[in-house]
Amino acid sequence: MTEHSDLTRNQSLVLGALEKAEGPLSAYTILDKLRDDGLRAPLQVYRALDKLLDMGLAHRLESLNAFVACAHPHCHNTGLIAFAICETCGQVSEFSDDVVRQRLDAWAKAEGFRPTRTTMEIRGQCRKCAA
Amino acid sequence: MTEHSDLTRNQSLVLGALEKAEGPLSAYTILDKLRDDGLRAPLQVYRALDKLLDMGLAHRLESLNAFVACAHPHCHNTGLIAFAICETCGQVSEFSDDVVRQRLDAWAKAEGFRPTRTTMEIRGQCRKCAA
DNA sequence: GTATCGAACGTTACATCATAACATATCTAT
DNA sequence: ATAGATATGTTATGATGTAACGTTCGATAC
Ligand SMILES: [Zn+2]
Ligand SMILES: [Zn+2]
Ligand SMILES: [Zn+2]
Ligand SMILES: [Zn+2]
Repeated sequence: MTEHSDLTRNQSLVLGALEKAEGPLSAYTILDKLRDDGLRAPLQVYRALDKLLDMGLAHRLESLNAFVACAHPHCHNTGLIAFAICETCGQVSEFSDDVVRQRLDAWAKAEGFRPTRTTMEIRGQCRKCAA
Repeated sequence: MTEHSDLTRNQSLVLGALEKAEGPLSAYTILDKLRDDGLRAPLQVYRALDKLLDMGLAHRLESLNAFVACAHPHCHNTGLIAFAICETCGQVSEFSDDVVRQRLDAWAKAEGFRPTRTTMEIRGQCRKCAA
């Protein structure tokens, strides 16, 4: 468990819930887990998530409408991040590949496209679940 | 405009709406465009979309909760597809890169991960809008 | 200290996206 | 004709996300 000293109470609660979880959580699932801590409305969760995403402490999985704590919260890997999502057990692996980043950068440059953020999600089965 | 001879009426209508559109459309926007053709309920659109996605004639943009007609409906590029989405004008470019596909395959093989489908979406500004 | 400003918070109501469940219709092959 | 599979139509509901409002809190300036 990481420190989060500079986080607000709600941000801390939300990040804590994500870190404690086995896999990705929807905003409403997070809310349910934090009712006992005083959270009552979706916006409280969404606002905290927005900040956590900005800070790189959490990520949004677009193909699941769900969120995970960053697996590498200390090394702020600013480059492109990829996620492998097991559809059986829900486990998420976060990784990055420099060659992939370079290829996408090259495509963007050739097209004159200015990327702001990129999402990359591989759905499938992890080693355990494929066995 | 492509032929779609083997499509059902609803599938044909939905694909037509996507092809006519400048950019990605949400399911409900498609529904609104097809009210005059007799469509009344979201499920009619979602069911048609499911088939079109299966056939590779349309794609879902996860980061937008929206859909586009395939830009290459004839060459069924079975490999990984990437999308560049302009956040200013909404234009979507569909492309693929063999090196990227190979790198992801290599990662998956090394991890023992069995991919079923991959989404890759670059958000940013197209050349025109960046000028 | 207290005035001021901006960020975070709390709450209600609402908007948007997607599916469950069930009844009909249509198409295809025997 | 009949049986099975696929597509359709309809209602209701679930799941996800935001607008708009006012309040509270914490830092800086005077
Ligand atoms: Zn991360
Ligand atoms: Zn698994
Ligand atoms: Zn395509
Ligand atoms: Zn543009």
